[in-house]
Formats: sequence, structure tokens, C-alpha cells
Amino acid sequence: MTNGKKRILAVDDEEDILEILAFNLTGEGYEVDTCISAEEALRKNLSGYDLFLLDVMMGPISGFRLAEKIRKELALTTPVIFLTARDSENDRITGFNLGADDYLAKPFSIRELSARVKAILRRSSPEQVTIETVAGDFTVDTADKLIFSEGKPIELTRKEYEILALFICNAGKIFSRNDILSKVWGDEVIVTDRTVDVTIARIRKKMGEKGNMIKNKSGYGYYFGD
Amino acid sequence: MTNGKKRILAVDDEEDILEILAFNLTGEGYEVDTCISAEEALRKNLSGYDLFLLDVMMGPISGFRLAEKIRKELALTTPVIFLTARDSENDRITGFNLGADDYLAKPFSIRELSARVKAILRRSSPEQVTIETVAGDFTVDTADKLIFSEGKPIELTRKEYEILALFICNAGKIFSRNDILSKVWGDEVIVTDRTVDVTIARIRKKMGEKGNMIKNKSGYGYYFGD
DNA sequence: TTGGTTTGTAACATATTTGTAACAATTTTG
DNA sequence: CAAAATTGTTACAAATATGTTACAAACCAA
Repeated sequence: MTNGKKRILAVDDEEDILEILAFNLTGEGYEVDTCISAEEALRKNLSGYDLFLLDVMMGPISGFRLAEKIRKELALTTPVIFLTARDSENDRITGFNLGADDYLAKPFSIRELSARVKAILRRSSPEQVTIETVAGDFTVDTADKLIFSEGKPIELTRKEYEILALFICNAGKIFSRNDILSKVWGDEVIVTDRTVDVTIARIRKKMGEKGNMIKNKSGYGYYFGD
Repeated sequence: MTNGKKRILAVDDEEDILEILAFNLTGEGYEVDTCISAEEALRKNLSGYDLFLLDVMMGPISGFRLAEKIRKELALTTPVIFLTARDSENDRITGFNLGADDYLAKPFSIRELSARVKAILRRSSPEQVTIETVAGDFTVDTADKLIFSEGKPIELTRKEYEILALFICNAGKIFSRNDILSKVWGDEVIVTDRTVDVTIARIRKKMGEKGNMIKNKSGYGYYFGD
């Protein structure tokens, strides 16, 4: 997990379905890989995923058998959602015995898909309430997205908060503009690297006197601290 | 407007049983929801119920395990009655450790059922009159599902009540639209996240001058208080 | 059923945040 | 010490996010 995004592997023998899944879930902020068969999936490193979406009916190895292999041979507890047109009692029972966390009957609506995915992922990773404190009387509250200076919150927008939190939690470490761009903006978004400068100027202003805690090392980047 | 009816959630993998439960308890003046599996129940917002009726033997997640999740993961103290054909000493112990408030062995008579339910709800009611008070003269009465501002009740619908109660009981904590959706609507309901905005607008309006106690932090979500 | 209430959606109006470009100030380098 | 490169600052434009309204759909009690 490079950027905090949840990784999903979708396995289905229909190219169309894979495209729909990938397109929509990527849009929801997930990182989506796809496989056209169970065999292809088994050649991958499956331990890096947070969720599997498996078609039940495909090729020689069904979604059920793939799930079984994942659970038993690879000993993974990663949640699984089965995609299926079938809805008989028999199928459900087979699926649940294999530890299916949910079912999605085709055809499914995009909303239903993303709701189920969201629900499963949330359940498997409870929210964390971290409170980190750093020198210079700065406190970062990652739950409420607040940064305090001497006990008083600084009014920051989202990007501003993300940058300052990054700095404070890594005080002293120098971040190049590209580091900041990829960590705060993500890798898909393309903005001028001067945007970073402007955003930092805005943070400094909101920090008042303490604004000079954000330093610049010419030619390298920005960092926080003395 | 929220009515004062007690809400019961019945979970059993037999459709027939669910119908019997729903029909009879509704007739007794309760509001009854049903789920055909523990998985389905877990996708709901479970904090809004006053009693759970759980079948012990079902699917991959038994009633015992469901109760465990309710107690531990969701941190709810809502009373639980187990429905079971089994009656061994072993089962009883497991159930009571999980905080079972009663047992009902299948087949059970309707009279027995409603007597047990009434007894449990009466017993748990007094303690359920949780009254939490927060700054700004707001009081939440979780038993009657009422919220008072300066002693006077605000006329809220169910969703409105749930959101405002969530906010007041967690004053200062920021909730994203997704947080609110999954806590108030549950994970099985699929609605646009803008629905949250509209509902909050409605709450604010009903709160009158105090409406601005519900704040928004752009890009993050809503919270109550300063 | 019926009519009233609640809830969900879409469309539009505002407000806030973010991105860019231009230019000023500073630092680095030869 | 200049010239070049880098960084700081400002004002404005574009993109996002939120507030609000009206109406449709779902729900519920009689």
C-alpha cells in the first residue's frame, strides 16, 4: 500500500465486467487490478490486496475454488465478495463456508457495488484515532484533521492540512516538491509544482509568527523544524 | 416524528420464523425489522434497536458470534434474546457470557415470546433512559428518541434524530458523509451522499437560531459544537 | 385503498478551496 | 558582482464543495 489506497483485485472472465468494475472503483479512490481468469490471478502475489471480487462462474477454476485456494493454500483472510448470477441456496451456502463476506448478484448497480465494497473494507479495517504530538508545541489530530499550535487550532484547508501534517509528523525531513505532490495530491493529479509553493505560503500565513517553522532548503525542498 | 415504539431486530435464517416474529410483535405494538442472515444484520445500523432476537444456529455467522460482534465491535449494550433449539448447559454458558438476556427454545409459543420480550424491555428501559447533556443546552434522551434544546423538544424525524444525536453525543468529532451514511443509514441502504447535506439542512432549520451549532469543515464533513 | 409524512434526488445558487501566471525577492553560482 | 536559478507573493481564474429549493418516491397510519 503505497499511498494509503485500498487495493482490490477483480477476477471475471468477461472483459466488460472487469472494465466496469475497474472504472467505477478507481473513481471511488481504490486501486484496482483485474484478471481475466482464476489461473492468471493465482500467478499474482495475492497477499497485497485488501479485497477480492470473484466471479463465481468462470473457466475451469470457479470463483468458489479460487476463494478456497486463497483461504486454504495461501492462508489469507482477505475479504471476498462473490459476483454471481446464480442465487440458489446451494450456492450461498458454498460461498459462506468459504468465508465469503458478501454476494453481489449480476446484474448489479454501480451504487450497490460501491456500497458493498465500502462496507466490507470499513469493517475489516477499523478507523484509527491517532494523535501525534511534536516539538514546537505543535499537535496533529489525524481523526479530526486538526493541527494545534500552543493548544489553539490553525484553520487549514484540506491540502494545507495534509502538507503541514506531513511536515510535522516528519519534522526535519526534507520533502522535494515532487515528494509533496505525490503524497498530498496523489500520482494521477497533475499540477504545477509551483502550486506547492503557493500552498505553503498560505500555510505559513495562517501559522502567523510560527510560519517560519516551515523552512526551505534552496534546490531541495521544504521541511519543518529548527 | 419519531414515535415512542420500541424497535426490535429479529435475525433468523428461516423465513417462516421471521414472519411469525414480525407479525406477532408488530401486533404487540413493536416496530420489527428482520434479517435472513447475520451478514445482512451487520450491514444495518444496529444502534437504533432496543432488542435483538437472534437465532443461534444459522449460516456461517451464528447468533452467538453476531451477539459477540454487537457487544464488542459495535460496543452496544442492547439486550439480546437467543432463539434456539439447543438447550445444553454448554450453550447456555456461551450465551450468557456474551450477555444474553434470555433464551427462547424453539418451538416457542407466541405468548411466551411476547412475555419474554415485554419483560426484557421493561427491565432494560429504566437503564436505557440515558440522558446525555452537552454544551449549548442540548439534551439527548435516547430512550424516547428526543432531543431538547433549552428544555424544549425539537420535532425531528427518525433520520434527523439519529444524525443530531450522533453529533451531540460526539460533539467536536468530525463525521464525513460516509461516516454518517454508514452509521445512520446502515451499509445496506444506498443513497447519494448529498442526501446527508439535505437532511442536515432540515435539522438546522428545525433547530432555528441554534442551527449553526452544526458546523461544516469543507472537504471533511460535519461536526457539532465549536 | 387514501392522504399525510418522511426521505431521496436533481438542479441551481453560493461559498470555499485550489491552481496558475506574472512578477518581486532571494539565493546560488560562475 | 552580476546572471541564472530558485523561492516568495499576489491577484485572479477554475474547480470543488456546500447550501437551498422544489419536487418525486417511498412509507405509514388510518
